[in-house]
Amino acid sequence: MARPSPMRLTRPQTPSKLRSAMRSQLELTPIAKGDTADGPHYLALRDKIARGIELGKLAAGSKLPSERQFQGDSGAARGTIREALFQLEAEGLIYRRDRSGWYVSPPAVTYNPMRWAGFMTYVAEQGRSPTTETLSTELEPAPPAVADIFRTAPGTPLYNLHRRRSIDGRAVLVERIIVDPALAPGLAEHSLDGSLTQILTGIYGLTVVRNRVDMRPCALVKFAADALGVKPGTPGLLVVRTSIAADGRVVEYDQEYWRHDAIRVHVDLDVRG
Amino acid sequence: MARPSPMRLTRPQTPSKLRSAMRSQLELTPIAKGDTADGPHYLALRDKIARGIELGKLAAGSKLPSERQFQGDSGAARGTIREALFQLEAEGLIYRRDRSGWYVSPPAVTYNPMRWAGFMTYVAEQGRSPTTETLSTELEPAPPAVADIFRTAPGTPLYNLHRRRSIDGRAVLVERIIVDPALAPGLAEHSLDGSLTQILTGIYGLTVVRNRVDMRPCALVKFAADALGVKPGTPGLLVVRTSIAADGRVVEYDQEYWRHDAIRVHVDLDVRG
DNA sequence: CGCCCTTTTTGGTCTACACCAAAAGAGGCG
DNA sequence: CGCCTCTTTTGGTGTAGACCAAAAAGGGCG
Repeated sequence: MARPSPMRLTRPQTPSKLRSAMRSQLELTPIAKGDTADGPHYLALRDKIARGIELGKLAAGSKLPSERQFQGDSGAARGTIREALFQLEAEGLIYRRDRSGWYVSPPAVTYNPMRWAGFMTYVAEQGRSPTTETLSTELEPAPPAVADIFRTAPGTPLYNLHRRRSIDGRAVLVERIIVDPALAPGLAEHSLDGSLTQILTGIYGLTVVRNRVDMRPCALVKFAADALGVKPGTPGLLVVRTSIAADGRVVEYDQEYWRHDAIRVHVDLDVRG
Repeated sequence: MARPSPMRLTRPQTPSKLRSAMRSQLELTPIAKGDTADGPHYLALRDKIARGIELGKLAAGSKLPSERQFQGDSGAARGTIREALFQLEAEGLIYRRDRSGWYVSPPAVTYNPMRWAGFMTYVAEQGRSPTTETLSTELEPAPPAVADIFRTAPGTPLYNLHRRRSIDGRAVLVERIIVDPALAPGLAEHSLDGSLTQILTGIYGLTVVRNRVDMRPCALVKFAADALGVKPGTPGLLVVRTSIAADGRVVEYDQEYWRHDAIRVHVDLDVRG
């Protein structure tokens, strides 16, 4: 785990660039005391950038100066600059595109697991532009854990859809859906780059009467991180949905790995008992 | 942002220590391909430690070797070691106690926002030991945003409870609860180190008929991070609950900041329309 | 035993540098 | 104009070393 270190010069600085200064539409943090304590340097820098975003100097989607640019401006080491950027990334204020740069995050969409309206519907409702890519569609034998969920025999072939969904051109989630061909024969022949919900309801007449949703904050594992173009370990949200029909059969089993800054979950429900 | 750098020697290495090697009870990650690609060094180290935890060489709650110890063992620079540890932290496998060390995370508790059972109840149900500390109880005038939620006039005095809750002695969430004294007069006179739910139901006869829950992954802001003893920016989950009585009045408005590795949300619901 | 004080250990922060691979940009060419 | 190639820029990773403050451990003392 050691490596040689021959001589070499540092790269020159980026020339100054013109940057947009439009309005931002950032959401307010909930009722909480301000946090402007000036402890470590990286937090001070974080505050400075955050202020810039909140004050609208940097529009959603616009590019931040490069790390080396920040370095020249602030005099801090690159490690410190990056620490500040990671902080902002964890807060959902900014995100990065590998070897391209850091960008201001667009607002998150609200997701209501109670409504069985699909991604396409509720993203569009919020004035954003949803797209879906099907990465793969395979008929795979069910491993024991999956067979158990579908109440079928292990080894039964089930559809495995692998999809990536984007909002305004930015990949926000990668999902793996499992559907039983017994309920939706020939599913793979349809275009799955749209609403699966619509196909299952409209074409196969499958009505979902129960929805089971599991959520937990997680780090994006390698396969999800790669598909979303982020570094493995980036915080995310894992949403596992199981849709159940009137006869108790599982219509759809879905694992969604979301970018943590792209989603906000809202549940509104009656309490019984 | 510059600092002087006089001469000084490095500290000596930690002497080797005896470490426990009991069984661990880690949860399985959901159905996903393995991720054992050996790209960067820090990921290789991450895999090594993760394997140790999963194989049960390190029990939940036990202490990992110190960073400098890892350094000596692996020959990598401390920065690289830390990168691997951050990774595991983001995944919820380990956590740190400031200037004390890194520890293996205990399993997360499952939280069901549909049941209006309080923290004390469901944590106990899962065989864990819940505790609550009241950090402050104040009667504060409602700012406009809060007054709007309670459908009252801005400036109306409302109870502001600040509590910290722990599982098996480890602080997992800090919350801020707002209650209208009109519904629960003299609330502050009761011991709030237990179940608030029980007090509101048992003593004040308040029945909750609707629950509105908002969740979103977030970074822990300073006040929450301080209360939980973590670094600001650590990933967390913000859960905002609004409990509504039959007459439509808001019984309780609650903002909970959770450690991301301590919670797992489960919703099971009927779908209408 | 419990309390206080000192020393050691440990993570937290920071600097300075270096090399790499992917992305983006700049030209050249058909 | 589109396609290809070469160069520059940018983040990703890694090393080596240093200082700091909080936590933990140890020791002395009443």
